Amino acid sequence: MDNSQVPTRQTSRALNGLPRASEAAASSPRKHDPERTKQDILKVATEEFAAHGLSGARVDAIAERTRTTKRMLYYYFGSKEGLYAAVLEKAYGEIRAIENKLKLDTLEPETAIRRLVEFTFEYEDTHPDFVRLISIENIHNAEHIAHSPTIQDVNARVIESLEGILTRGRKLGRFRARADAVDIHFMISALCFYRVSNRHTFGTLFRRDLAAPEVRQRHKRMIADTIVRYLTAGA
Amino acid sequence: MDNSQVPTRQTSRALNGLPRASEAAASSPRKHDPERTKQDILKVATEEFAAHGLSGARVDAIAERTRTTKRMLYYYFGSKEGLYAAVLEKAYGEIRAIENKLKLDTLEPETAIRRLVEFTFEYEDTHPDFVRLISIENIHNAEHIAHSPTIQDVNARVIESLEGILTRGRKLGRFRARADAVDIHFMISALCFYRVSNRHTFGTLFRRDLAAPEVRQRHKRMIADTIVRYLTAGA
Amino acid sequence: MDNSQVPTRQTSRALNGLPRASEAAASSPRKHDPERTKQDILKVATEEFAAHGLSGARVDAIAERTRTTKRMLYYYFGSKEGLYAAVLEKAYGEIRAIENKLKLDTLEPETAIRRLVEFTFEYEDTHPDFVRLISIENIHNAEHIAHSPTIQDVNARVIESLEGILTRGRKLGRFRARADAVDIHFMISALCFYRVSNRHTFGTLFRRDLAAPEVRQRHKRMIADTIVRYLTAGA
Amino acid sequence: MDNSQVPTRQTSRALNGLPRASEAAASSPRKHDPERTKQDILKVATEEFAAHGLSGARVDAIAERTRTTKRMLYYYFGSKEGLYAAVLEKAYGEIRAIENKLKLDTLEPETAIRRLVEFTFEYEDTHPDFVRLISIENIHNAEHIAHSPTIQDVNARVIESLEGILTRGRKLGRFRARADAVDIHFMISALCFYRVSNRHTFGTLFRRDLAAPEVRQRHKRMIADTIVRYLTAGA
DNA sequence: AATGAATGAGCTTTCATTCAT
DNA sequence: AATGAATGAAAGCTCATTCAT
Repeated sequence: MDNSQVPTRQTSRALNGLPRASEAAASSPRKHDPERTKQDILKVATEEFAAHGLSGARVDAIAERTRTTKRMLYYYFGSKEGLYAAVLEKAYGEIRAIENKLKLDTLEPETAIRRLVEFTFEYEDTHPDFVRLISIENIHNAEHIAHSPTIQDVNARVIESLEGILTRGRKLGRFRARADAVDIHFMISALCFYRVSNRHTFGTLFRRDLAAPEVRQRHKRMIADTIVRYLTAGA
Repeated sequence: MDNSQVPTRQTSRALNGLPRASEAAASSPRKHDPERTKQDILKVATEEFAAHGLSGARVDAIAERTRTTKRMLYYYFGSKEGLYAAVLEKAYGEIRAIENKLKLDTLEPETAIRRLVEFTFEYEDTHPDFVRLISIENIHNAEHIAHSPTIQDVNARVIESLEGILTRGRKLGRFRARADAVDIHFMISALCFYRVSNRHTFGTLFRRDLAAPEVRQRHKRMIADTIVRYLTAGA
Repeated sequence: MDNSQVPTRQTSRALNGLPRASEAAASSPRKHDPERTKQDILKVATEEFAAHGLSGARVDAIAERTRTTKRMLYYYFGSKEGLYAAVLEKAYGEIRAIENKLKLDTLEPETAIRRLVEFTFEYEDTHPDFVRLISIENIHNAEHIAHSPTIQDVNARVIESLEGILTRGRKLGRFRARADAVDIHFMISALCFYRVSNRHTFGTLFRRDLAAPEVRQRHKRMIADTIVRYLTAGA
Repeated sequence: MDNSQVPTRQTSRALNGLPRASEAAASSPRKHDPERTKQDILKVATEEFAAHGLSGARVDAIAERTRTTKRMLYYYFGSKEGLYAAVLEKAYGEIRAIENKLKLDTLEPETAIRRLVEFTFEYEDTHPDFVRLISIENIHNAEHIAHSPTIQDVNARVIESLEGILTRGRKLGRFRARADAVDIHFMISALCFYRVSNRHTFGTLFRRDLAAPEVRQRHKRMIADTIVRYLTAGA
């Protein structure tokens, strides 16, 4: 998705596994490594689709930035839409993979909420391409994720997790009785997502750079406060 | 989107031409009514751009649904991007026109906030094309609104208005000291906008229809509560 | 269709109408002459489709041999199939145009039959592309002519004409009572068509060149004799 | 098309390989049965080439309907054209195999002619794919059968046979002196072949279904009558 | 001021085939 | 002998735009 700090799979493998300088090295699984090629295509495609949208992205442009050819892209993904769907699937898979490691059930309810907000905030703020892809998918009426069962159940987890926190908070008398997990998730998402998705129009219209460090810090706290206050207010 | 009175860039030119009453006023089923034709094009273009995005919309498709030809579209708007920019300008103009009539300064601070939230909520909920256009413009890094001074100052108003409310609230000891107008506007916008912009992915992933009447009502109150509680909490 | 002796429309016009050597000559309907361009495309397309079949013909190849571009081909004919259908329509139109001038009703029945056989024989023998196009269309189950009403009624004429001859022959006691016009047309067609359509396999398998002058003469007479004898035998 | 006993070019190779009884004869649901696989491919290929022509047929489509993969098709037949040539060879082989069993030399001349006409008529009427393949091969200028010696001598037989009948007829004073065997074969072929090859255009243009039982019967007799009358007329 | 006709450039996809074991 | 994976080349078509009056 966003390539800032995480070394991509192929880079690490190339660096670690094959110290021999010669590219034409003999018996190594280099030339035909479907998985590697697919990941390469997906990475480039993610950037192109995020940058220009589904219709705006060019298959030629994606292929050119790849180590393979346009033909391979069709070989592996069938069509431009198939590739786009694969990109979405991968993007959702990545956020889930991290989300699952949060161990929110071990924390105190309020802390857990703050932790979840902070994670969401950080992830979306540092993965603008993920946010853009979701905006794009909404322009296309979520037709592609609708056909991907993988994506569907990936997201069930976060609701279960949040439900656990709210229940504990309620039992401890810390949270208001009627807060609904999906609604709370909606608010957290909305506040974190919009910061990134609407960064450009917001920045232009109100001359405020939402990516600026001080705004970032203030907003992260503000959002967490907002959610927590909403949850605790009636309690 | 409703095209009532907002002057577009081209309008001024058309206005200058109007004095020649003869051709313009007389015959009822006027064959050449530039303003009418332009509004017709804009209406169709709004729908097409909102539906398919900037790259996804087809000039041919827009022209076909119009009373004129593709050629006229270029005659009046210069290019596909020019037309898209005009569509954005008109869309922003419309929301401002209504926003300006809210008279929030006559209301009690808390009521004014609730009123503003409700207006934003209602407008975005009932104008999904407006929301989609802004999402699309963000995908294109807000490059088009950046070049439209009209759009820029349109939005300054809402901040001034909000600033007034917050100041009054602060003076009356109702609102916390440090609440910033742009930040508050950001939160209101985020919560109302995301409901519409991300309706499809949200609906698909969490099987909850954000457009359903009962969800609408709950969310409208929840968002207003959230904002008010955040503002009043520290006071 | 077959370009041996008939000067094509554009050639003659160019030779006669525009003696001025300069191609950039001022005010003449040269550069944008849709009809001329269309005929140019049709001529080339006829040759390419006849040579390689519907699937075998290449749009690029057709365009290259044309004074215009591939784009224009789509502009005028919509699709490769549309162009192919137009080619068929033109081909059928040409044979009909000549057939209508035969004035068979003025001749004695037997002479009329011989005249019709000879015309069919000569036309198909000198227009192998017409024959090939019809073979090709049969491979495609006549799907394209089925959708062209023009082609349909073009061919009704020959049957009417033949019916007239047969009726007269019957009344004069020259032809057998029960000969059916469509059946007779079928036999004439079959014998003349197959000579051209199956020329290559026949030539290869039996080492006989059906296009050779002496075979041509013998076959022309043989076919006429065959038909006439069949018609007169029972009389 | 029925693949009973005709040896194809590849068969000889397969025959040489067979002596190794072990692998070949034993296990019933044999995984590797080259001959069976080849016949399977040929059957499917015959249908696809007959249906869509040489250029129109798709290697992928053929492979998909086969028990093997596309790769095997290349393994056994070298190329699309190689497969097409093998299909033609098989098709011609089949009609010859039957033709050779007719024993026309035992019949009275006129009866022999009628028998030959009827056989040709029946075979082509019931094997439209054979007829289509020959039409297709003619579109390709018979380039493929030209390179197949097998096909060449296959067809010599029918001429010899016909020559025998004509000679006997002549000697008995039943047939005209100068009738040429190849010419007579041409007429029989033309009338029987065209009924099938041009069935679609003919049916569309003259609204007559040449495959209808009553037309079939009438035409079979008409063609036999026509040929016989032509042969006996001058005698 | 208004427009019908024409178009260059580039799009996504598919084709038969070969690589590499 | 047999095969799964990979592919270069080109195909048909569509895009936003401009020409020419």
